Amino acid sequence: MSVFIGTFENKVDRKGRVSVPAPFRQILATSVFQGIIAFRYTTPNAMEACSLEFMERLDQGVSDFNLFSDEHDDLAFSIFADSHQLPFDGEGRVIMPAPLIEITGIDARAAFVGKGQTFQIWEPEALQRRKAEARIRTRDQKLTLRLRRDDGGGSQ
Amino acid sequence: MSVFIGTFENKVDRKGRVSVPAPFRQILATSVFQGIIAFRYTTPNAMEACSLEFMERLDQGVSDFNLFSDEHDDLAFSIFADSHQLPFDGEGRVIMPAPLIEITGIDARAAFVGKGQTFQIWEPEALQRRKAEARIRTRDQKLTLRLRRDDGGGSQ
DNA sequence: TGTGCTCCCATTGACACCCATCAGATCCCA
DNA sequence: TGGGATCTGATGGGTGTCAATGGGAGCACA
Repeated sequence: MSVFIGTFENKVDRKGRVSVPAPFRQILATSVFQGIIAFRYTTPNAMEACSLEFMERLDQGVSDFNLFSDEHDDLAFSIFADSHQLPFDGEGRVIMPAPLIEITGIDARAAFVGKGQTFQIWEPEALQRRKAEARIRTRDQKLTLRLRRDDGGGSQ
Repeated sequence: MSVFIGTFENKVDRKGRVSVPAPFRQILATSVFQGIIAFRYTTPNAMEACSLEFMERLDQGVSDFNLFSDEHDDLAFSIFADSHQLPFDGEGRVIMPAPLIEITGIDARAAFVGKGQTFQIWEPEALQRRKAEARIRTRDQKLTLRLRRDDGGGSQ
C-alpha cells in the first residue's frame, strides 16, 4: 500500500482531536515523522495533508527556483508558512489547528479523502456538495480517465 | 524533522527576549551552535534566520541552489556583514538585536515563519499583509508546485 | 556605581501520554 | 450456522509534563 485511497468520516472530540483513518496511518507508518503535515492549497473549504517526506520533496522543488527569489518567497509562503505539523498521539489522532478549522468549517466531524500521494480533510457536508458538483461536471463533459505514462514524479 | 514548517507567534518581553518555537528548536538541536543566525536580506520588514550550518553552506556556495555564484562579494556584504549570531538562553529564547527590531518594526510580538530550510521573523501584522499578497500572486501567476523528479530516495 | 547581559527559578496553561470503554469485524468451534 | 471469544479501531477523559512567559540575582564592563 502506498497511495491514499477512499473516504473516511471520523468524529472530532471536544479537545479538537480526530483519528486519522487506520489505512492512512499505515501508509505513513514508515515516515520519520509520526504524524501528518496539513496545509492550505487552492481548494477552498478543504485542507491538504501529506507526509513530511512529501513536503521535503516539495521544498526541493521550490528550491529549484532561486532561493530568495520572489517566486520562491511566494510559494514558500503559500505552502510552508501556512502548514501545520500534526503529530499522532498514542491512538493515531491529531489535533485540528484553529486556522484550519476556520478555513474548512469543520465542527463535529471530519472527512478524510484519499488523493493518491496526498489526502484532503473536509467538513462532511461541504464534501458532499463538492462531490455532487464533480459528478455533474464529469457527466456533462464526458470526461474520461486517462492513465498517465508512468514516469515517477506526479505533481499534486 | 528537517524543514521549518508553520507559523508561530510569540511574545517579546521587556528585555527583548523571544522564545524560538519549540519545533524550530528541535530542528536546530543537532547544530554545533545552540542558537540561530539572523540576518537581513531583500525582504523588507522581515529578517531571515537559519542554522549556522546553513550559513556555512551559503558561504561555500555548495548549497543546492547554486546561489549568487557570480556575486559572492556582494553576498558577503549583504548577508554576512549584517548577520547576528543569537544564542539560546536556558529556556530557548533569543534576544532581538536592535538593528533587526528597527528593520522589522517588531514590538510586542514576533511571528516565526517556516520557509523550508530557513525561516523568517516578522512583525505579525506586516506578515499578514505579506501572506495575502503571496496568496494572490501565486494564484494569478498560476504558479504551481512541482515535485522534483524523484532522485531515488522516494519513500511513499 | 550604574548599565546591560546571562543564568536561574517560579508560574501557568496547553497538550502529550496514559488508560478505559465501546463498536464492528473476524474467527473459532460446537 | 449461530453464538461467544478476540482483536482492532474509534472515542472519551484524567493527569503529568513541558513550552512559553515573567522576574530576580549575580557578574562583567564601563
